[in-house]
Amino acid sequence: MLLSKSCVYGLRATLYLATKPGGEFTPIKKMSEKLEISFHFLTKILQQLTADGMLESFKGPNGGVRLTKPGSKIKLIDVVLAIDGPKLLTECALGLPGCGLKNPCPLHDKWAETRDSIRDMLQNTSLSDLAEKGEKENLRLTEDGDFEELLRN
Amino acid sequence: MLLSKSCVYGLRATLYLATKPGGEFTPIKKMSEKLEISFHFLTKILQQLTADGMLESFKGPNGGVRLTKPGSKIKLIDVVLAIDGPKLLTECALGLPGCGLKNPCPLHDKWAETRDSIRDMLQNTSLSDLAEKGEKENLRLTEDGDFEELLRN
DNA sequence: CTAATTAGAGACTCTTTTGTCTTAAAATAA
DNA sequence: TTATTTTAAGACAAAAGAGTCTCTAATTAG
Ligand code: FES
Ligand code: FES
Repeated sequence: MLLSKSCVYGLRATLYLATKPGGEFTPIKKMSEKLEISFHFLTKILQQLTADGMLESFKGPNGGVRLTKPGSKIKLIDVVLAIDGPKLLTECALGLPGCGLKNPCPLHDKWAETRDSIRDMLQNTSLSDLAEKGEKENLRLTEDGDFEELLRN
Repeated sequence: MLLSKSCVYGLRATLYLATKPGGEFTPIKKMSEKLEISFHFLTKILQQLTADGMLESFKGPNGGVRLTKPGSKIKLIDVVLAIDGPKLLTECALGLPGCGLKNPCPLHDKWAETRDSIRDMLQNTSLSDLAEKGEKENLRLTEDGDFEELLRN
């Protein structure tokens, strides 16, 4: 799999937060229900993003989490790096240590090219891009749901 | 990680076999030493490829495994599909079931594009392509080795 | 102040992946 | 035939990933 489950959950969660006005905190409990992700597991993942500075949290009634920057400023790559780390974009496709031009494997050139296209996609796509597209086309962020349902309430 | 460890080992092993003349069997023990992969683990992986029909095996002295087709006819995608299955090329980037045009997620279009470039790379590269490149440029298939060393003996 | 609500932290379990080991079966060589 | 070499098969263990649960700390509402 390209991205870990944690990373995918993190993406869906931050994408959901990107649909919210900046000021308000969204409780993780609500997010976990909307996104159909285990509450405790999602909590752990969002804690990483909070520690990373991408989210800020607030305890108590009316508490929750929110993005620290507008969704247009957060690229998918930021979430991926915060959760899965840089391995996807730095490791040798054949698993050899020290991928790079000094000591390449036979697949290096082709993999470097492919990897660049993955990186470009993640770098050129912001949370807002996806949120807007999702809203405009009423796309899903869960197995059966749609965007309208996600935004309701 | 893009490919599982098993898959990467399978690629390195078949790539090594592609450097051999077609007729002869190479013992897995020797491959495991050349490639610095655990013998028993490599055996299990190559058994999958044998079951899949990509390799044939022969027991006893002078036994081993060999490719059933010339390396120029085996594409990387064949090895990947045999070991990791089609998930990489069919699954939703956000982990939702049933990736496809009928019910896409907001990332679908961009991911489909990126996925195509991964698939194209795997489909357009044969074991021989890599073996020839490796030999010409004396590249490595292990942490510290080089191709010349691989071919010796 | 007290009760309720929320995130934080960490122990714990379950599953999958990765890796090891032992025994059996096939083939050869002497 | 007997010993040796090799793959086949499968049990087993270790590590990593995924998911659950409990308790604590902060904050607010009443
Ligand atoms: S060294 Fe293998 S992909 Fe770079
Ligand atoms: S539905 Fe998500 S990538 Fe296709």
